[in-house]
Amino acid sequence: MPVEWQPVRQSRTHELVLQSIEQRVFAGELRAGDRLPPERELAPVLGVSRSALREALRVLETIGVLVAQPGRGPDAGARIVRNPDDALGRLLRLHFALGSYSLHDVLEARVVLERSSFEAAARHASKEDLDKAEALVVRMGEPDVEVVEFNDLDTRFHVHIARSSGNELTSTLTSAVRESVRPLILRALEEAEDWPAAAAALNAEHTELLRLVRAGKGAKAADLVEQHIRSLHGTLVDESAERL
Amino acid sequence: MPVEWQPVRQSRTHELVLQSIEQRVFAGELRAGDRLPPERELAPVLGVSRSALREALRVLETIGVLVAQPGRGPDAGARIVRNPDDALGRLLRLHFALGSYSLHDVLEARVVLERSSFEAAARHASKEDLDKAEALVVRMGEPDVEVVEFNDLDTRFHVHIARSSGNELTSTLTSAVRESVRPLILRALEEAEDWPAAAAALNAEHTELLRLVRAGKGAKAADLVEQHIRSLHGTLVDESAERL
DNA sequence: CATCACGTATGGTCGGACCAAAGGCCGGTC
DNA sequence: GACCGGCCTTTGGTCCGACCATACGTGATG
Repeated sequence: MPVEWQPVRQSRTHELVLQSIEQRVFAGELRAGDRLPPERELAPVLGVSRSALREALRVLETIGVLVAQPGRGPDAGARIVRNPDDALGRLLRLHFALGSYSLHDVLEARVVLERSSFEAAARHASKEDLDKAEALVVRMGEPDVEVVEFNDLDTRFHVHIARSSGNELTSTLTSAVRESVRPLILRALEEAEDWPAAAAALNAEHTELLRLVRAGKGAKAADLVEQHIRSLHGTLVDESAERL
Repeated sequence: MPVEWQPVRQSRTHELVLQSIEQRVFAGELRAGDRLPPERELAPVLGVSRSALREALRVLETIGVLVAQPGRGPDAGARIVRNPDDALGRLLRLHFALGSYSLHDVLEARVVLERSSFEAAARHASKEDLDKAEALVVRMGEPDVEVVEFNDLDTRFHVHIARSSGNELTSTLTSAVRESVRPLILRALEEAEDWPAAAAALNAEHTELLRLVRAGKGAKAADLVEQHIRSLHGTLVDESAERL
């Protein structure tokens, strides 16, 4: 059986450093909140230069498991954290821009994720969460809301519902996927012929979605959010076609 | 309305460099396959040191939009690529290890994503894709397959079906999510009381899944894969509980 | 006891040097 | 003229040492 050969490509000390730190994470020796030794101490211990170590730390920082602050005191230094959202958002945004994913792919992913989010939210969301979502919807319904703010509020509404579903992973994915098409949606909204009417129509769906979630009607909410997303993305397809 | 204040935290030149390169990507000026100027040329153009530039490049490399090779010729230098899978896998693996996501979250995400994958695969998968998936199932059915290889084949089977669904995004997410729990599943399989029987039972489901996909019965396949995943994860929950 | 200036630890940046790999170039050889 | 081998150049990878910016500690000072 011809198992395909893999390029070995070892070396690159910063990757070895990375493996070393990752192992500590996988082994549970490094946990969220822990601090790493100062770069000037850790580098010689690992037997690498400070530059190589720093590149490894930068990698960890970009995937949202580490933050670094200069200065002194308990908040200074490199600390292990859990912040996957920014990292995932940036990743998907860039790859979407590079054409790794088509608009259709993003649409389907949003439908799948948000159906799940709304269904779970109908079961698990707390009253506080729903009240906060309500505030977003109310604000979106005010007539003086411009496109940019509407887009921002819409994003926050969908992400907030996902968060309140109780599933960190799907809500992170939902957020990242929604963020990846934010500029596209913004452009589409800006080109709407009758903006106030379009906003009102979109927000009527938000109101109904929230009502269904409050009533615990997860299945109905899932169906409606699917239709909600598909109709919005329907106006985007033409936009993206011109990129080809 | 009290819009929450965001920490401004500017500076950090490597982030500015990052923004500069990202802008070129978003503007479509940098596309997959393009080469960046050599570090020694680009750094002074951007007005930063080579170190700062390199840290920015390292970030791009870790999110899978850039690869760098030393040497000379058309393949050398820093090139824009589209390889989100490794990046996403590493990200989810680390965050899962750090406890950003519970096993329950991963389970639900897998169910949602793979339901969609199998449903789409029943509609779109080519015969070649299904034949390759079949080969994986056949190999998994042979009696001499050990746990490690089985786990590997199982991963590849699920990912392959996702790939053949025609949706790059959901297949990437499926792959990454499946990878994030690979060590856990491996441990669970290793502790199975009657390994040959367990393997046979799991693989019987694979066979049936593939049959349903071939027959175009997407809905049935989705239901079965949900049950397939839930039952397997059911054996994992006990495992992860001991981590608490 | 409060205040303020200085010291110090920490990450961030910079410049220069050298190493390793790999294609290209040039000369030699047949 | 074609082939082959060694040197050269380009390019990323690494290392070192220095300095900067920041923010907390600390101790002098009123």
